[in-house]
Amino acid sequence: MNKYKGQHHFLLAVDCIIFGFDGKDLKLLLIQRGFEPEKNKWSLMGGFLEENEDLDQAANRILKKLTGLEDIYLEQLHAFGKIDRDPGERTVSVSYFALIDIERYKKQITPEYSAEWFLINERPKLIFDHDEMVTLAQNQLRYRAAIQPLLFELLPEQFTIPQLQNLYEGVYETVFDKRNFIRKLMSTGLLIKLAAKDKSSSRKGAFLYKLDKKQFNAKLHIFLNYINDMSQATTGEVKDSNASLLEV
Amino acid sequence: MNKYKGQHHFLLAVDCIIFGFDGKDLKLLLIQRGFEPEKNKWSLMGGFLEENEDLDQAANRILKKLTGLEDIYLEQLHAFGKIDRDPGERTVSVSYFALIDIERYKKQITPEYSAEWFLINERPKLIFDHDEMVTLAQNQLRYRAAIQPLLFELLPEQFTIPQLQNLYEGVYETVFDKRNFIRKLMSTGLLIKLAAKDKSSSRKGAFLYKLDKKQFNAKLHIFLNYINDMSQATTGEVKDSNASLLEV
DNA sequence: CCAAAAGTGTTTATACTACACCCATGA
DNA sequence: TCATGGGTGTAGTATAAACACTTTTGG
Repeated sequence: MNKYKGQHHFLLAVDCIIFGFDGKDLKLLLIQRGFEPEKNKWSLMGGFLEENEDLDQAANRILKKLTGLEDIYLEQLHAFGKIDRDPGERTVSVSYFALIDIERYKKQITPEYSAEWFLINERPKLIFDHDEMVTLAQNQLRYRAAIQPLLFELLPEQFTIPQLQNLYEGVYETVFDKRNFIRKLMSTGLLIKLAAKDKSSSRKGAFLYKLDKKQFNAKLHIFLNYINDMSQATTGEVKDSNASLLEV
Repeated sequence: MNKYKGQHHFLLAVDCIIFGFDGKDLKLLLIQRGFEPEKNKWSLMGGFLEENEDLDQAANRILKKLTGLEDIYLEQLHAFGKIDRDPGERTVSVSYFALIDIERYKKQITPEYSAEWFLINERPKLIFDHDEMVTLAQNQLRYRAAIQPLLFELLPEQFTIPQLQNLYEGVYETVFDKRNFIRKLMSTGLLIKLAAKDKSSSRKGAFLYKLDKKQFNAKLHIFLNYINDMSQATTGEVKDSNASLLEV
């Protein structure tokens, strides 16, 4: 069982970029690191891969340790392997991003890590290469959310259109025309309008919607246009009036 | 420099999915594994991460060992960490995909690995989880090529439109209308038509084109529509006549 | 002169964008 | 009654899709 003689072995870490949405803003869950080096500095939640688990299991274990929850959306992002990325010891880190509905999980987050939700653009500086991980995760989230209805993972079972729009606007750091937004969302056939209204954020109240799970699983629709807005959000450039194709 | 006591250390491998194009077909470069376990079986080119290099360096080193070349397009794909994926010893593998113009590099590929180019759908069964890696790389290539003009990495400096179309059709395993194809490609502003013709594949000859490097670097265009064809290629499903959005 | 591949335009349908006013409610 | 946020429709523009014939040239 040890046929590869003489090869160097490495520490392997798993770090989680945990995105959350509270109905208004897209946020990031950070912890204060409890051990040296960089003790008490803000950091992504992470941990070392153990001998008897695979990478996905490790990411789930780490997320559960912090949030107490098991069924969170998790997706592998990237392996970070720079030699000096961790001054404690050379460590290769495989990062994952997670999507959480903040309200639902509010109470379950363990106090022992001094975890806090931050607005992404107002987060403290993070240790090691964790800021790089967050930036990559943001891009990946925009990228994936343009192709799959991923962002529903950040919402409660029932949600309003304004909440959904807040979420998309937070992810792409832009604003959408609400008439065009709802038209596009409705055209996916993924949303079911409910009779009930949510009155927590306006006097009139906004109708609640839920996902059509069958549709969601069978045919995952794309929100292609938002890629365009995504590019504007990231680069700030204006679209070439001639070419319709995206400049990245 | 060793502050993380008591943690398990792992073997780390890097495996490369090497795509190539010869003007006609999209291919995959495979080797016959030279050591146990699974000696002489077909495999992706790979190697172990060394103590003094980061992941990207390792991927480049491994690629150079096989092809003799340094400036190949390489992109990290995914970390594979299943416990039993390598029966020799537990190994976490970080996979990369590479893009090569087969003609250009034909002679430089080292003979010592018994490397061979295979049509992707006619490749032999690969060891470990390498088939899974190839499938993922194919999807990622389709995905990325729909957003960035990535596939030019597979072509020589000068190429014809029919070659380019062959390439796209190979990647997406579909056929495109050549009038619509060239119109879209031209609208990106990335292509410069040359005076010369390539007569190697027809009597009439096809005009050669090259990339406008300035445009290529400044504003990388999207080929969004081909995402649609990509979905048809992978799922075989027919588009919903009502919704324009992509079903994945 | 003919086979084989290259090259070229138009029409129709669909999707996207921009844009402004009324509604319902609780305080 | 009024301030706040929720909800709705249309017209113009741009993009995508479908479609078939002519050109060139070496053998």
